[in-house]
Order: sequence, then C-alpha cells, then structure tokens
Amino acid sequence: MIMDERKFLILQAIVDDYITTAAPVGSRTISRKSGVGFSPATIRNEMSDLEQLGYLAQPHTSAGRVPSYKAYRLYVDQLLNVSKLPPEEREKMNAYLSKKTDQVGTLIRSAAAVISDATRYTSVIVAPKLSTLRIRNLQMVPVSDTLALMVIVTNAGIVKDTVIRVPEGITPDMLYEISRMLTEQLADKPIEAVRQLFAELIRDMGEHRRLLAEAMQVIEEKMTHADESDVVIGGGANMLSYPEYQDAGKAQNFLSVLESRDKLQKALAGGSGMEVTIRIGPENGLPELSDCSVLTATYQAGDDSVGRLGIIGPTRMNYSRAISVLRYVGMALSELLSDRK
Amino acid sequence: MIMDERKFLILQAIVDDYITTAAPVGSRTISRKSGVGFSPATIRNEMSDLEQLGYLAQPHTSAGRVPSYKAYRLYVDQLLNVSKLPPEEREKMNAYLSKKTDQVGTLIRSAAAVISDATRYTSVIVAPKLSTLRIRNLQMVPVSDTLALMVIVTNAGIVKDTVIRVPEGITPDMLYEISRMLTEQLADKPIEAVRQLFAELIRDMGEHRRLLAEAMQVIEEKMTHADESDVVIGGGANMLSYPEYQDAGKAQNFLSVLESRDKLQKALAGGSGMEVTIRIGPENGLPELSDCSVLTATYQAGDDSVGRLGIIGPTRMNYSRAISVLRYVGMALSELLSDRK
DNA sequence: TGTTAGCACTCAACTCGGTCGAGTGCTAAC
DNA sequence: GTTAGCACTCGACCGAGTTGAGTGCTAACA
Repeated sequence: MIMDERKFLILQAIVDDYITTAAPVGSRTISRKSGVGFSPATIRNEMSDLEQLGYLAQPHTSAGRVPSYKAYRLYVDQLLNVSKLPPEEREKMNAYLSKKTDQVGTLIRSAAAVISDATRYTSVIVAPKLSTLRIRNLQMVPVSDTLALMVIVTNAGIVKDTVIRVPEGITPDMLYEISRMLTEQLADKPIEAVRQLFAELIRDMGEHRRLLAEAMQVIEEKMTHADESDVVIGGGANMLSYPEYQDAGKAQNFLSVLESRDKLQKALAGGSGMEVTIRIGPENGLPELSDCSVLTATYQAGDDSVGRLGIIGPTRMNYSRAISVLRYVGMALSELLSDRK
Repeated sequence: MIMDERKFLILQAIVDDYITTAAPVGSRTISRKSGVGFSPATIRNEMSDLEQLGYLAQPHTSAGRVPSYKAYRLYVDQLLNVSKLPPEEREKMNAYLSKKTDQVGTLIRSAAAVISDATRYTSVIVAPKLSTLRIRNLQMVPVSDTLALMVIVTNAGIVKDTVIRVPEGITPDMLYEISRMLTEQLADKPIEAVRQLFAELIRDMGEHRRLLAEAMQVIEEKMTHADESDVVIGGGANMLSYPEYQDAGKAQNFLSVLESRDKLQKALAGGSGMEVTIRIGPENGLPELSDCSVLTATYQAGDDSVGRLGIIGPTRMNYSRAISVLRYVGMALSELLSDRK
C-alpha cells in the first residue's frame, strides 16, 4: 500500500479538523468538507488504509480517528503551508516590543508575552548565553574591602555580573586600572577566546595574578553553568485551557517542567540554524512533554546566534500560525538586539 | 447566643479536621476525636449554634459542615498554637540556603523553593526594592560612545543596573571620575535621600549637569516602577494537587494571578512589621484569590526592611506550619543578606 | 475496477430509577 | 444539660436502557 494524492488530501483534512476540535474525526465530517468530493464510505476505506500505515489511530471501535505523531510529522513536513502574519498583527507586535527595548531582560520578557498572547500557547525564551557573546567592557566595582562586583557588558548591551573576592591591598583605583586594561585587551573578543587571553595575562602580569585567576574562574563558571534566571516563560497557564490538560494531574506534570530550568533548557536545545525546528510529541525526548510539540528557533545579536526561543503547545497545535509567530518574533528580537549600539 | 469554651473546642476540632481532609466534617467525626467527650447529638446542637453564628456552613442538608472565613479568622487569631520547626528541618533549610548566598537573585529563588518545598504551597518573594536600600557604590560603565551602564551596588550586595544615555564628549575616564565622586557623596545614604543630594549636585556642578540629570531620572524611575523581574515564585504548580483546584478553570485563574506581577505585588503589599500577616479568603482583596489565604512577612538587610515574602495556599491551609516556615525562612534570609559585607 | 449505498454492529455518553450511607434535626428520656 | 433514637435528606454510586456517532463489510452501480 502506498500514499497517493487522495490519501494525503484526506489525512490533511483530518489533521486540520482535529487541530481545531480536539475530538476524533469521523468519515462524515471529512466528506462534508469542501474540497473533498467523496462519500463517507470511500473516506472510510482510505482511513482504514491510513490507520494500517500508522498515520491514524482509533481510541475505540466506534469513535472517529485521531492523528498519530507520524501524521503530524507528515503534515508538518509536506502538507503545511505557512502563511505570513497579517501586517496589522506584525505592526502591533512591533509596537509593543520596540517600547521595551531598554533593558534586555525586559525585552525578552515582553517577547515571551507577545508570543504566548498571539498563539495562546506557552512560550519560552533563553536569554543570551554568556558563551555566545562578545565582551565590550569589563569593570570591577568595589563592594567592600574584600568583595567586588565584576560587571561584564557584552554586545547588544547585555549585562552579566557576579561577585568576586578581591585579594587584600587592592584599592578601588587599582581595580579601575585593571578593569581598563582588561577591557582594552578583551574588547570585541568572543568570550570563547577569553580563556586563552586570560591565561597569557596571568602569566605576564605576576602582580595581580590572584585577582585575575579569581575573575577567570568566575567567568568560566558563568559560561558553563547556565544561570537559572536566564529562561523566561510566557503564558504558562495557557495550556490549561486546552481539553488535553483538563486533567489536573497532567496539568501539574506539564507545569512542573516549566519550573525545572534544566528540563526547559533541554527541551529548547539543539537545532542550531535560523530555521524553526519542530519536535513533535516523543521527539522532544522529555517524557513529560510526550504529548506536546516544541517549536524552537534561534535569535541573534549582530551576527552571532545568542539564544533560543520556543513555543510549547499540544501536538495538535496550529503549526502554521505558531511557526509564523515564532519566526516573526525571533526576527524582531534579533533586530532589536542588533540595533543597540 | 455566645461563644463558650466548648464551642471553641468544637470549632477548633472542625477546622483541624477540615484542614487535613478538605471534606465537610460531620458530628460523629468530631465526637470520635480524643479530647472531645461529647456525643454526636450534643456536637450537632453546638454545630447548629456555630452555623447560626456564622462560623460554619453546610453545602447541603445532609452533608457535614465546612468552616467559613470567619471560622478561619477566629482559628488563626485565638485557637492556633504555632509550633517551632524541628531542628533537623531548620538545619536542612539552612544548609540549602547558605550554599546559595553568592548572588542575591539566586538566594531569593532558593528561598522561594525552600518555602514551597517545605509547605507544598506556593511561595512568592519580592526582591529588595531599590527604594528601601542604601547605596554603597555607583559606577557608570561605558557601553558605547553614547550609552553607559549605570550600576548601583547597594547594601547586602544587591545590584541594580540600567542603561543611560551619555552626552557627547564624556570619556570613560571622566565617567569613572564622576562615578567616584558620586559614590563618595552618596555612600551609605538611603536612596530616599538621594534625590535631594542629586539636586544639589546638579546645581553645584554645572558641567556634567546633563549626565547627572539623566542618571537622576533613571534612578527615580527605577524607584517608582517596580521591576517585573523582582517577584520570584516557587511551587506555582503545587496548588494543583489540592482538591480545591482540580477544576481546570479555577487552576488557570489562580495561575494567571501568578503571571501578573501587579496582582502579586498587590497581594503581598501592606503589613509592614516583622510579624507574619495573615489574610484569609476575601480579605486579600483580589477576587481571584478569594478562596486562598495569603501569609506575608518582611525580610531585612541590616536594619532596613527591604522586601516581602509570602505563602499562598488554600484557605484550609496548615496555618501553623506555614507560619513557622515563613518566619524561619524570613529570618534566615535576613541573616544571610545582613552577613554580606 | 473504483465508488457508493445500505445495513448490521460497536461502544462511549447520557439518562433514569433504585439503593446506600453519611449526616442532620427533632423529640423524648435520662 | 446531655444523649439515645428515629425519621428524613440528599449526594454518590450502581446497573439497565437508550441514543447516536461511527465503523466494517457487502453488494450494487458506473
């Protein structure tokens, strides 16, 4: 048995219908649809074939059919046509986002809100990771005799800070001088390259070795351990409005994923290109999200990919709309981050 | 009719029982309890009185009784004895918290997690507000020719930063000098007092007037507009495990409050002293939380009250435990923030 | 040979009546 | 004042019956 034109057509109609109703789809329903000119009986035969092929499943004998993950995969890969967002909607999003451009954190939170409002799904954005950024300025601000705050300003105006210990005998003015020197040395270098530069500096400049070593260690740590605060969620409660999540246990299960930064990071990871990556149901690897789909994309600051943004929704989500919203917001975010001088 | 000793005893037993079972309490149940030596019939008479007095309500004639808000209020005010946390539990919390003391943000997130883990309710912590802090160091770090990052380090090592515009012709070294001067002038002053100092400075130092004015305006804004990121939530999904919130609509309603920083701020506001404030059901003013109770307390950095922390749970929450956890974590948080030199 | 009408069959969802049991209020006795 | 007893109430639960959406199969048709 092989998939022919008509099977595609019928499968598409079934998925389309299921996406909006969340109820098993029967042969009559499909037959009634415009564009499909066959009787219910014919449709039934085809549906039976599609079930055989693994694209459909029946909850029980006398129910309609429900698309399988395989069906969604096919639907997304071949049957989907992504429409552009209407201009007025783009305009609205743009207006909302460009108001919030001052602080990167706020911008990202707003972007998450825009996505979840526009799709009614849950949105997740990973803030720019230190390891993908370039240093623009590094400054150590004294906090007390023994502590300083190391502030790293990166491209796109993204700021990271940490407390570091300062060896005895280093005055605020010395801190400033060292910061200036470091900034000069490190400016515009990607953080990846900083390690080596630091090693050289520590070798050449014996006198502040301890301070530099401390700073290096902190940067190192910041780069490897993702900061908890760096994942932003929008519309976490949206999922509860879908019939799939009326069951409180399931809902709690889903929400617990949102509360675990680790799992979220894992869900968003992978897929490096600019294009939207789609993981359907079990494909995303997290058992808790086995009946969700996760769409992810990358956003940039300048020419560097700096973070990922994503949408989590039920497998029967409106992929077309989700994709276009994700694309658009990703683009807008990249632009706003790159504009910052 | 008046509340006598026995009525108190019975009401207490009813509330105690309802808190653990969430099911209407019948006269037999109370009669069986140790400490109450009356027959069901007597209890019924008393319960009838208590209903008349507004402390109990009946879902329907042949069900048991459910405590009203008035009953919880009485229970909390007069019938509750708050036990201390067992030492091993304190120890565990302490150990977990003191590991996280490096970054204030992380510390607060951990504290929220500790509270929600210990109580199985939802915890909320408002990060230290700028207006309650003292400046320790102020530094402007150049980001580009026209932008700088103003970093304000406050007591307790809490850091706030904002991007500000820099008028043309101001070099990084000048920024440093100005920062140094400002730090000298402002150090250890509460932010409340900064306004006036700034005004004086702007008057006296004509040359950098524009920069100072910009900085002032930004500080002003930061002080009045609470930052979105400053509210941290722990265990938002916990509520879903209680029978009161099995209904998806109710659950969504509750979660939407957690997503609105405004409403959360409002829920936590008020009650300035160190003691735990308890708002039961409608008392908290938010219709969305009308069947929740909100406990709030204040935490300090040094001698200044800097933020609030709270627990949101069902009205039938275990007040005794919630209060002791909130007290303990509030104290621990204050200590950890004050220790920072 | 592919399509369709017809028909028997399946099964969840809903309805309805009956039973069960937890709980109440009232009354009368202790 | 307290309590035992009893009639009553009412949601929860159970099982039988009905409904309706949907299927698979077969035979007829183009």
